[in-house]
Amino acid sequence: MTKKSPSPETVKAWGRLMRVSRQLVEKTEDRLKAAGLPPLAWYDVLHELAEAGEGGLRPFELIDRVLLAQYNVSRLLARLEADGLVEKLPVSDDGRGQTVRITPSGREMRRRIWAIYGASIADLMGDRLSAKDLETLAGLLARLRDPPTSD
Amino acid sequence: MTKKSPSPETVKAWGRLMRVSRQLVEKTEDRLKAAGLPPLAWYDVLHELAEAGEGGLRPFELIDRVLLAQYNVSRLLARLEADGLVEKLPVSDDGRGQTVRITPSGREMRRRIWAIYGASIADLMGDRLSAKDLETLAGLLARLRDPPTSD
DNA sequence: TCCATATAGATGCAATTGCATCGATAGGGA
DNA sequence: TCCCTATCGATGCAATTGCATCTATATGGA
Repeated sequence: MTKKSPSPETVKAWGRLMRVSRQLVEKTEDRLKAAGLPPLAWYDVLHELAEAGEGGLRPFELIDRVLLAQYNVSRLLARLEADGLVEKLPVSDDGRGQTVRITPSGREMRRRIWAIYGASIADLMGDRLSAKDLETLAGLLARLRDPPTSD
Repeated sequence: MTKKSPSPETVKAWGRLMRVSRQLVEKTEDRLKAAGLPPLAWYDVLHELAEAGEGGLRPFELIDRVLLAQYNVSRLLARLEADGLVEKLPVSDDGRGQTVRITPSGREMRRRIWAIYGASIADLMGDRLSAKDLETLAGLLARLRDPPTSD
């Protein structure tokens, strides 16, 4: 059986993507840490819950949105709840599940994280590429997404 | 004091980059796991050591190349050594340090990982973008790198 | 030479992650 | 109704990571 082998350009682009994405995450996490704020994953969850509004979200709905494993979502939610940033509500029509809703202090935390996170994004990406280049980049990345959606 | 805020296009491109890079890593790690092979980080180290040749590398030289923290490199090398994939040699002119060299079975492991990893790269990236698009992507990513090298 | 400081690498301990599995409810067919 | 299987979410335990610190050697200046 034959093995598929990537072209040199593919390997180069792959390497860049791996390295750059890790650098960007790392730098952003460092800034959050320096500001005494929780990690990016907390923001992701708070963001999704804020978008979802008062209805909240079921934990399993969070899984695909934040790209975390089920057990990680379960435990992250436990930490967020312990910190009073989200609340869990029993859901009437499914005795197994629950609905998770962001609290006011969760919204406040989200704002505080965004102050740093947004600045980091602007700094590391917005300041380095033109609007046109950003569109190009987003378009190319879209073609690598899991469900090869057109968008 | 004013907070810098990213443009919508910046946020969109950032989101794509975060999500896509994580998906690609995850899928690749899954394939390696399914093949009973060690994680990507092992490949990275073995690759750097293979490139370095017989002279090997000092652990601190690996740190920047593989983007791992010092203690992670230290422990990863311990695991690789335990598996006989690398060997540590005392270095004559610096009593604190050591030189790490890849062993034959380390090279063999590198080949085995590449069979899967390379196919994954081809599959997830090479098959989805043209050579021209790959160049464009690599070029855009280059501008986001840490030392904003021109390349 | 002697000391102060810097650098290389390892490690104890706590937190997080991964893996496997569990308990509980849903849902669907016989 | 009664199973059988699928889904939701949690959790015990092992592996890994992060953080702080440690030991040992190097280096440079007094």
